[in-house]
Amino acid sequence: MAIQDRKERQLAEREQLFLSAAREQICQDGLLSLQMAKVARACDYATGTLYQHFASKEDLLVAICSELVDKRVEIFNRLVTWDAPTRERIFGIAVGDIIFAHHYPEHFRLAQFVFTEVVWQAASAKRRQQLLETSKPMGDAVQRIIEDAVAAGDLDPHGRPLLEMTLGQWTMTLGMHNLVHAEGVLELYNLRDPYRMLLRQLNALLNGLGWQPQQDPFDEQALEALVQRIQRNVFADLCQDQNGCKNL
Amino acid sequence: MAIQDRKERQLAEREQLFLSAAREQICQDGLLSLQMAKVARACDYATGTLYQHFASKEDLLVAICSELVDKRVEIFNRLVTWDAPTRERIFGIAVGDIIFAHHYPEHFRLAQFVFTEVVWQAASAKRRQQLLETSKPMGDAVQRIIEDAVAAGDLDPHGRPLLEMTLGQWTMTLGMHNLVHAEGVLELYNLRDPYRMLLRQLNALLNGLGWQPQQDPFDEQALEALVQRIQRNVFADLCQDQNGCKNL
DNA sequence: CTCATTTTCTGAACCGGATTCAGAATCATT
DNA sequence: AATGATTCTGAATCCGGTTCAGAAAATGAG
Repeated sequence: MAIQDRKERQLAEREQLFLSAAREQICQDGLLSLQMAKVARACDYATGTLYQHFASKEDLLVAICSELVDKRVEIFNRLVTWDAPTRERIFGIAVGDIIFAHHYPEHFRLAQFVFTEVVWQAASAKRRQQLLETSKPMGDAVQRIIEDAVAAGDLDPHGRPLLEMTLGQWTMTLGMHNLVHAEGVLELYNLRDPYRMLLRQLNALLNGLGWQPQQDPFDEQALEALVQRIQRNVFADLCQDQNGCKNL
Repeated sequence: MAIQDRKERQLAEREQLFLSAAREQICQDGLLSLQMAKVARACDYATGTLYQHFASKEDLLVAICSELVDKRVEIFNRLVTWDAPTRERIFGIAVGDIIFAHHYPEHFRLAQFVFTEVVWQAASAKRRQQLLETSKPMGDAVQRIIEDAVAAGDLDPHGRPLLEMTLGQWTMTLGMHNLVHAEGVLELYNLRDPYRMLLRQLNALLNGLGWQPQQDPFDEQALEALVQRIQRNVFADLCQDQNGCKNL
């Protein structure tokens, strides 16, 4: 029945409306001042209507996070299909995450929050399972890169799994993003170029993976060139506007 | 006047009482279910009394965090005065953090939370400054190790600053700790020995610092031996009890 | 020891924000 | 147009942090 379709469409639209209003509020005033009533009001609906879409505030946050994971998966997949030497593709994952962090700052901050015990604990077992499931595609993407590399013969199949690199990279990116957004920290540590520093560290991580034959880490110049190349070839659409990847 | 002294002592004692009750509640039921009234009740005081010590819940959390930073500084300092080759001492910082995470899990989780935007944003500018100041001694400790290393001629004075390693190590440890405490994550990624993995990654980081002459990373065996040695020589007092460093 | 004064403690009251739900409004169908 | 089903509404409820007027305890002078 067509009517049913329309209703579903409207429902989905409104859900998006709520989600983006919530995101906007988070960007604007921070996670702390996100209020259900405000979100509803911003969309010209009553509080109760919002609660028909999301059973709780936590639920809303988790929904935003799911979007986040989807976007991140999309970014991962670009690297998987990118035609380049394996090491560069792997490094690209890290660069992708940084670009992602630039483009969806509220998402990244939220991920930090949601995967932190605070929300994690609040979430029901079922919800947790859901969140974990969502990240499966990301693992698959990484798996595919591993297989390619082993097939190409330039990664030791018995070496330390690439997964370690990925997790390490992820935690470091989250952590760095955290530092960048904590007012005063960069100054205290006199960190002028946090993302560059992150890249250098990732370079060290990458190099420990067990390449065959063993390879030197990228030097500063190679690193710079690589980042440029990745931005141009893989994330061209994201990196054109002025608030894009400038500080990268 | 002696009476004044006694009063101050009692005040300090009660403050400790409140702090440890709060810590216990956090350990028990998580950060989310920490309630001011419960903390007060657990100590047989009324809510208002608790508020004479801490102006707000946030204030209480920050106080717990300050303790945390002190403890961490203490751990750092052990490494600074430990007599061992520079590389081992630096690696020791990482091991120290992991041991610290084992021994004060609630502290570490809290640090994650406090330095996260959520609390950070809520804290007043003055409070933020305070928190940052507290971490100064830690930076000093690291600085001293750098100087020792450069003086001993085994670290390139123009190389990448050790600080980078420290920050990277910190963010990774926080992140890993996070993963370890997020139910289901370890299983999903089939991570059997997360802290070992962390150490391997830190090893890679450490190796990128610019040693003179260039050195190979520790291999698995050397790593294991090193961890044992650090536990025995530097953290003997922390590592004896049964719930100590077992899973390290 | 008693009383006045100061200090400390108490918990009921207040307040903001998440959540609920009884009724109002809208929609679909006959 | 009437009726029943669905959706929307926002006032009411609940919960937990915070406050503050008064109760209780401590102090010190007489």
